Amino acid sequence: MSVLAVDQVFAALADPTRRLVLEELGRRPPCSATTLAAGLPVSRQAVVRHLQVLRDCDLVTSHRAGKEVLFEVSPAPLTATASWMTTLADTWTERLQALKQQAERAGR
Amino acid sequence: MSVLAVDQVFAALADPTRRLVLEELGRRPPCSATTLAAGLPVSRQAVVRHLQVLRDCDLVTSHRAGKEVLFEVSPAPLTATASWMTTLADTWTERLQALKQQAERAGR
DNA sequence: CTGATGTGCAACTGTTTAGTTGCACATAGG
DNA sequence: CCTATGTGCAACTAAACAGTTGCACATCAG
Repeated sequence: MSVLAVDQVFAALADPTRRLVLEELGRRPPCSATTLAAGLPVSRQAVVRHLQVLRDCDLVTSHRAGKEVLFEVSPAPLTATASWMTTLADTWTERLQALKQQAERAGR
Repeated sequence: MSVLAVDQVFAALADPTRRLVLEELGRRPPCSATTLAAGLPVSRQAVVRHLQVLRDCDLVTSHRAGKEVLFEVSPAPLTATASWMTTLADTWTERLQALKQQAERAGR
C-alpha cells in the first residue's frame, strides 16, 4: 500500500461525518446516496461528496443500477492501513527499547 | 480506547506535516521542538503546535530538562487505533459475506 | 409525451486550521 | 549582573473544507 493511499485513508477517516456515512453504509445493504442521506443529519449533496472521497481511497465501491447509483463498503484499505500503523508502532517500540538499554549501559 | 480518542488520533495523523514530525521524532533520541524544527521545513512554532496536538492524543510525551522540553514518541495509541480499525474491517467483511450468501439463496 | 424521481455540477458561505511573525518570560553560562 | 538560548503566548493571514442551495440532465412509469 502506497504512502499516498495511507494519507488519503487517514484524511478520509478524520472527519466524523464521513465515518458516520461509512458506518451507516456498513449497516445497510448496498444503497444510493439519496437513501443514505434520509437517515443522516446532512443533505444529499454532502453525502455524495463524502462518498466520492471514500471512493477515491477505495473504502467504498459504486455501480449503476438503472437510474440510481448503489454504494457498498470495501474494507480492504482499512485492513491495509491498520497493518501499516501496527508496523510503525512496532518500529518505534523497538527504538524506544534500544534507547532505554543504551541509557542503562551509560548509567552503569 | 474511547471513540473520542480514535477520533483525535485520526485527526492528528491526517496532516502530512504532523506525520512528518512524528516520524522524525521516532528517528531521534528525545529532543526539543527547536532541535526538531531545525531538520524540518516549517518554523519552530508550527512544530510546537503539532507536538501539542500529538500530546493531546498521547502519541508523544514531554518532560522538562533544564531550560528545554524534551519530546518522545509513545506508540500505544497507535496500536490501539490500529486494532480498532481491524475490528471494524472484520465486522464489515462478515456483513458483506452474509449479504452475498443471502443473495445466493435468493437467486437459487 | 409528461410528470416524477434520482443524479451531477457549480457557486456561495462559514468555519476550521496550518503557518508565520513578533514579543515577553525563563533559564543556563560567562 | 548580563547576555545566550530556549520556551510560551497572541495576533494575523491564507488556504482548505464541510455544508448548503439552486438548477440542469437522465431515467423510469403512466
